[in-house]
Amino acid sequence: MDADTEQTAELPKPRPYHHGDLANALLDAGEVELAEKGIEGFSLRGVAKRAGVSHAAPAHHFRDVDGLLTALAARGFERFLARQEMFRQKARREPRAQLQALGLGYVAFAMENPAVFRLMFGSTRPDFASERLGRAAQQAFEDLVRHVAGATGNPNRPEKDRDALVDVGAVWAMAHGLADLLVAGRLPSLGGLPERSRNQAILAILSRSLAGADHPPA
Amino acid sequence: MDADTEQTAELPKPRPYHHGDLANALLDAGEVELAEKGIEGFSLRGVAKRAGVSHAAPAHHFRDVDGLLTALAARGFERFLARQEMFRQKARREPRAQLQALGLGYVAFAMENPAVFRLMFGSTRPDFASERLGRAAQQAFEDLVRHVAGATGNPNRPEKDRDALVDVGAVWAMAHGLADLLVAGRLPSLGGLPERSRNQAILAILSRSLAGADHPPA
DNA sequence: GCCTATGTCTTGACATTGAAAAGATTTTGT
DNA sequence: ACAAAATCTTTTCAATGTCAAGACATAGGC
Repeated sequence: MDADTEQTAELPKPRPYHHGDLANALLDAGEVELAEKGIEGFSLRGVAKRAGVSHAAPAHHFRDVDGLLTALAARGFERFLARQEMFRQKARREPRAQLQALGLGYVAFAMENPAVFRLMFGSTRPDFASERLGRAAQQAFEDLVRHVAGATGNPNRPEKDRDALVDVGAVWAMAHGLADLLVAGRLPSLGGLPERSRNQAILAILSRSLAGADHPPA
Repeated sequence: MDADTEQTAELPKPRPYHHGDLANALLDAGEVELAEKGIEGFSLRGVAKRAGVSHAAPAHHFRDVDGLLTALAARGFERFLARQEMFRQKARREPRAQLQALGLGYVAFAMENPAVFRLMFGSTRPDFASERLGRAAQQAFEDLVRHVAGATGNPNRPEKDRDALVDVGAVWAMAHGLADLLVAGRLPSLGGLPERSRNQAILAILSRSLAGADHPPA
């Protein structure tokens, strides 16, 4: 018939012995597993089964479970950065609007990817000393520092300047706390709002993190 | 001699077949296990071993691991409330100072009990429908709502009033975000500060969560 | 074009863990 | 004193993460 080999005619995926790109397939499967079972129920064997390989296959690409979780967290931070970038592009180029967009992206990403968000910020398992994860997480922090500096006009780094530390800490804490509480379902009267009015409320909350930000700049 | 039974003189703990108060002993052991291994490494058998009982004993007092974790989270919330109460008693009775104390207690508790804090706010395993946990968590929320209302002068509930929702959300998000980031070690330039200046910075950050709070009331 | 070396994946095994079942021991209620 | 219930132990089982050994496939040297 139309089969190129004699016996694999009806099998949808004869799956050659070598998968081709198992590493990425495992990451995809891992995201699904994470979304369905959460971090607590995450199982390496489950991921392998989803990817259609044996339970020991992942070890050749990621050392162990924590290795896979580290890679998943890295991917998470990369998507996190991209999502924030999207929000920034839709916003006005004025510094304060850019910072608000960063915060909105922070919260939106968390609500869209609750399990990954918890892996990124609420778990001790990912190894932040890892190349890829460390770099992505660092860049997210640098983005934040830069946009806070732009909005406040204070160019100093938070490690050196007390005011900058308070600014960065306040902006980050507000966005992160809001995201974490929403993901945990601890603010149902906010999380249950229709998207439009919810975003309004989120913006109103976020804008409190900057001193004097309640008075719009013009 | 002084032994009330004939054979138990030299044995430090002959441990009668019935422990007496195993439930609380397991909670104590569970807190140690939690502090040492974290949620991710928490093991029911480990707790049983710490308490000196067989690995199946806990099941008679707490259904399963999640049952024990639920009880630990409940205990956590009760200590959380007590810690906040301590901070409030040391503060001025003026509403805004009381709210600040609540926030300081929030952050202090988190830093003093990182693993329990993560169990309380960052895990899906505790069952908040449980009597004891649900009540304690609810009371923490009510305390927050009440003190925010006192500080803003708006007596409406956040479920009904948009302004109240923004106020409660902002105050909670700021305290929670700060606590969570500090526990995760994500703000080393703040967490590494000596206690005195650290608390100053924390207060400066927390006070941004209320509109117009940067201008001290007198 | 073979043929080894390396990388990729599978199978099998083992230790650890949570949970269930059944038995042993103690306390409680009558 | 006796039965019932509560407490705890031992045994067993399934699921999981990890390791070791082997099967298979691809690549590079000759």
